[in-house]
Formats: sequence, C-alpha cells, structure tokens
Amino acid sequence: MPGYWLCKSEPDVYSIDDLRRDKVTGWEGVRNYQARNFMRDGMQPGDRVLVYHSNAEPTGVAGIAEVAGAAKADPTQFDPKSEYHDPKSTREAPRWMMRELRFVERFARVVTLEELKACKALGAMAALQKGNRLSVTPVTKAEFDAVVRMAK
DNA sequence: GCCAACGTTGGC
DNA sequence: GCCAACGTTGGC
Repeated sequence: MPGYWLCKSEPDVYSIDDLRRDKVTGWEGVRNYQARNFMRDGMQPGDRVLVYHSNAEPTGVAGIAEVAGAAKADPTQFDPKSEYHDPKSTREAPRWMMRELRFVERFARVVTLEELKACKALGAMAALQKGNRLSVTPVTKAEFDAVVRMAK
C-alpha cells in the first residue's frame, strides 16, 4: 500500500508545469531535518505526492507526483555555487537527502489553500496546521483522496 | 513588505 | 543544556 505526502514548492522556482515538462526531477534543496527524515526514511517508491504551490497566486495543490527511486544525497549540498551549499556536509556522511519525483498529473485547476482549510476532511492534515512550515509532510489516504476529489 | 511561527546557532 | 539572537518560511 502506497504512502502519501505533500511537498511544497514555490512555482517561481519549480512548478507542476516544470515537472510535467521534465517528467522526473530530483527534489533538491530540502534543508530541514524533519522534512529530510520524511524524504529519507518515510518515502517509498510509488508513494503519491501532492505538489503544493507556496508563495503563489493562488497557493494550493496543483497536481500529483510519485516517488520514483531511493533516497540519494542531494548534490547541491556539495556545490559551493549553489544557494543550498552546506560546507559542513561531506560526501562520506551527506547531511541532506533528496528523492526523484515523477510527474503524474496536473490538476485542471489549483485546489486553493482556502478550499483546503474549508474542507472538514482535511482538518487534521499536517500541512494545514497552524505554524507548519515543513516543506515535506505526510498525508493520509483519506486526505489525499479528498484533495483529488476537490480537483475534479 | 510585514509579521507570526518556528528552526538553528553559538555563547555561556 | 539553556536561551537569546538570528534566519527562514509562507500567508497575507
């Protein structure tokens, strides 16, 4: 049985349209330990991912991706030119991990944050809790299905 | 641009 | 180990 997740991205940086074009992308740049642990330890190939657009107009869930492979070291942590460079990380013991995500679906319309908040079935969804800033959060099957239903 | 909320860092 | 200072996220 697959797991379910929500991953945030600023569409100015990387959007569901970019993922549709690329088909598969390395989900780089996660620099929070809890989010990293979800990516590294929680995600399994085949898990479904709600792709969420933050700092956008509108903000909300824009489509679906799936986890495409094993956790790997995020290469940007070793790149001095990258804004995600981490001089304290080593190749022997990489601090930050990433996953490849494969495009599955772009919703015909964004399910907006306002709609998500108004949906009773999503009252406990981690990404919607007050103060939550994690870019990767777990989602239940019921929550995932509810969001997909709202997109139709 | 503001600001609430939270995470990280580093001095002690 | 505490906690103040600072940085980041992300909605508005």
